[in-house]
Amino acid sequence: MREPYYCSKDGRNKGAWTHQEDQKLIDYIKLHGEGCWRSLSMAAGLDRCRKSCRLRWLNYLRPDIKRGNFAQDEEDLIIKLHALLGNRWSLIAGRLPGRTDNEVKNYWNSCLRKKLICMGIDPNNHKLYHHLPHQKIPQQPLGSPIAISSESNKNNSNACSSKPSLKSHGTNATNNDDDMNTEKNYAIACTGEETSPMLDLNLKLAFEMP
DNA sequence: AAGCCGAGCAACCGCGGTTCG
DNA sequence: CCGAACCGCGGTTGCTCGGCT
Repeated sequence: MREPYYCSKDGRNKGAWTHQEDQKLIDYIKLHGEGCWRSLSMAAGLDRCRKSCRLRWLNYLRPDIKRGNFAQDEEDLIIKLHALLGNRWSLIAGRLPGRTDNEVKNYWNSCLRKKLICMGIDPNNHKLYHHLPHQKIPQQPLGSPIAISSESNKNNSNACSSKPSLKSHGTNATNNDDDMNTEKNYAIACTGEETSPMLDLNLKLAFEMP
C-alpha cells in the first residue's frame, strides 16, 4: 500500500517555490534539522508534500550546494563515473562535492550527452560509434549495460579527432593542453587501448561505504 | 517588435527498497 | 512474518529564457 503519490491529489501547492516557502523551509531545518519530511511540511507551515520539501532542500536550498558551471575536472569525473556506474546519479553526485544528483543528471542530459555524441561516442555505453558523428545515431535503451570495451575501435580515431571540444559550455574552443589530454584520456578510456580504462579513477570510489 | 525554437533547469511522478509496529 | 509508512532514486515533464528569423 503506497502513500498518495504527489501533491496534486490532495490540493496542496504545486509548481515553483516562492521565496517565502523557501525561507520557511530553511528556517525550520535550521531549527530542527533534516528528516521526517512528512511532519516537516506541516510543522514548517508549508502547504507542500514531503517529497516536494525534500527535493527543494536537497537540490536547491542546502547551504553546501555549489552552483554555477561545472569545471573541466568535474565533467571528466562525471563521464568516467557514468562509464563505470551508469545512470546512478546519486552515486555520481556523491563523488562531486556540492553537486546534486538532479544537477548532475540535468547536466549530463543537456550537455555531456551531446558532447560525447559529437565525439562519436555512444553516451549509453561509452563505446565509439562505427560511423561519423553527424550520421543518425541509433537510440539504445537506457540502462543498457556499461561496457568499456577494447573491441574494434582502431578505425575510429577519426570519430574522436573530428569531435568539437570537450569544454564547458559558453566558451570558445581553444586547444589548450588540458583539453587535449582530457580528450585523449577519455578516448583511451573508451577504447580500452593502452591501459585499463579506469586506471586513472580512484578505484576506492567503487564500493566505498558512506 | 513579435513570434518561434531550442537549451537548460526546477519540479513532478512513479517505483523499489527499507524501516517499523 | 506481514503490511503500512516512509525514504530515496531515476525518468520525465514543463516552464523560462535567450538567440534567431
